[in-house]
Amino acid sequence: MQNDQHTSENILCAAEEVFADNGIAATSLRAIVKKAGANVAAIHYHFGSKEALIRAVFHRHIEPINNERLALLNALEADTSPITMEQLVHAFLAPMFHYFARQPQRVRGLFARLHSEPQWTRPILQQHHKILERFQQAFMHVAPELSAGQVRFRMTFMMGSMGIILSPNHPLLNGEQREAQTMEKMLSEIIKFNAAGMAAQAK
Amino acid sequence: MQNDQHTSENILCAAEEVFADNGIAATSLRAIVKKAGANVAAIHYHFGSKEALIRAVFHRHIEPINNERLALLNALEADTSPITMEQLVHAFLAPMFHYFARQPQRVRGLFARLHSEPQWTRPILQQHHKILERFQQAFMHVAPELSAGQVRFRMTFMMGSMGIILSPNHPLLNGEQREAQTMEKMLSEIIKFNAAGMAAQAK
DNA sequence: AATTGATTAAAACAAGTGTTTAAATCAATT
DNA sequence: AATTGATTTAAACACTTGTTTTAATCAATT
Repeated sequence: MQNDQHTSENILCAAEEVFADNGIAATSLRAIVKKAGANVAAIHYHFGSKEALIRAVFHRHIEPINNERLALLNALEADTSPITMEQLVHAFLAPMFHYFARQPQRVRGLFARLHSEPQWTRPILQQHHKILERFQQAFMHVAPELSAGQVRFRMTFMMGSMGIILSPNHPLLNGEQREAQTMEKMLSEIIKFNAAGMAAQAK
Repeated sequence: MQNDQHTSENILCAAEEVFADNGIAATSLRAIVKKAGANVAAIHYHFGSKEALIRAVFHRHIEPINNERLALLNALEADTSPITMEQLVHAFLAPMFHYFARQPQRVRGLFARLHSEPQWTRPILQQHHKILERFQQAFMHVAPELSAGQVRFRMTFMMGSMGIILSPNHPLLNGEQREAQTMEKMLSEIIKFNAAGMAAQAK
């Protein structure tokens, strides 16, 4: 018996990089194994299929992010003082940015694909669905004048705003604009924007 | 000589539908011509390549939308009364929704791909780039305390929030939630959200 | 009715796709 | 040293991809 994990780890990292660069749909297994220095069959040996590989690639990153999200939310709710909208948006968004800060760049680009290629990532998003409902409850508690539908909408807007800035090569923000800003600055900007949006009058 | 336009029109409509349903990257030319009742070679005869077809598909819709955007912006600036943030966000977002309202559903799904598959749409987005700078100036005029970079960021957030709700089958909003809301309701919600976000304190 | 030029059609092209098979290789245990 | 079971490899599988070619078809003009 042999527990190398060595090749499968290489494949996961290579897949992250190629997915981030070229997208999931446009990526062939051969492009992955070439970068990983492995054989095509290794993917099916270690993961079973392309789809299962995609699940594995995202899963190991989503798990810790959502755990930190829940930890922050729990901490907020444990405290006696009333929760502010900025705190809640922070609990939802900051874990992504903090996770990206301590991971290789490709992980950020990988996550840009999460919302931009639903074809492939739908089962992944659906799997981590409970956390959205958990935050929805929290948002409705902070902004009780909003209907459930309104909260849901605004959370979706928020995720859209987050998704679009992750993409390392999105045409809307060119390289200079993006890289001039530190991750921390970007985080504070997006929190300000979305906290204001979430708190907008229900009318 | 013959000016049928008939087949190329069929191809454009079929392409819209299949792009909306399955994404651009995942769509083969054969899937398009099958739905259009045409031959594979017809695409290359009428458009030249898959890439050129994609350009043509988007171009005929983007043009009128951006024209209406500019018309609204010009009207606002022509008026003597100071422009409000809601008015400006409305001028930017409403033309898309109004255009979708008078087009077949597939056009909405098609536009969801515009920001979610930059691989294919980058040249298109870059081509219609001037209008973004035009609106950036307007936003900076309405919110003079914001830096150019901040305005750019917030406009990007806004486009992200818009892009994510266009997708007809995005996992975040399930069918009931989406269809329960009329287009007009959705528009007013997203305008409120983004106007508040754009107007958030610069700190 | 014949000719012209635009349009369509079927077939083939070379290259790339995810997946499977069967043999080779490896490290560790007997 | 031989055996075992996990891992890797090269090759082939059947199928799809965008594009090109060549011949057929069409409507209109001569």
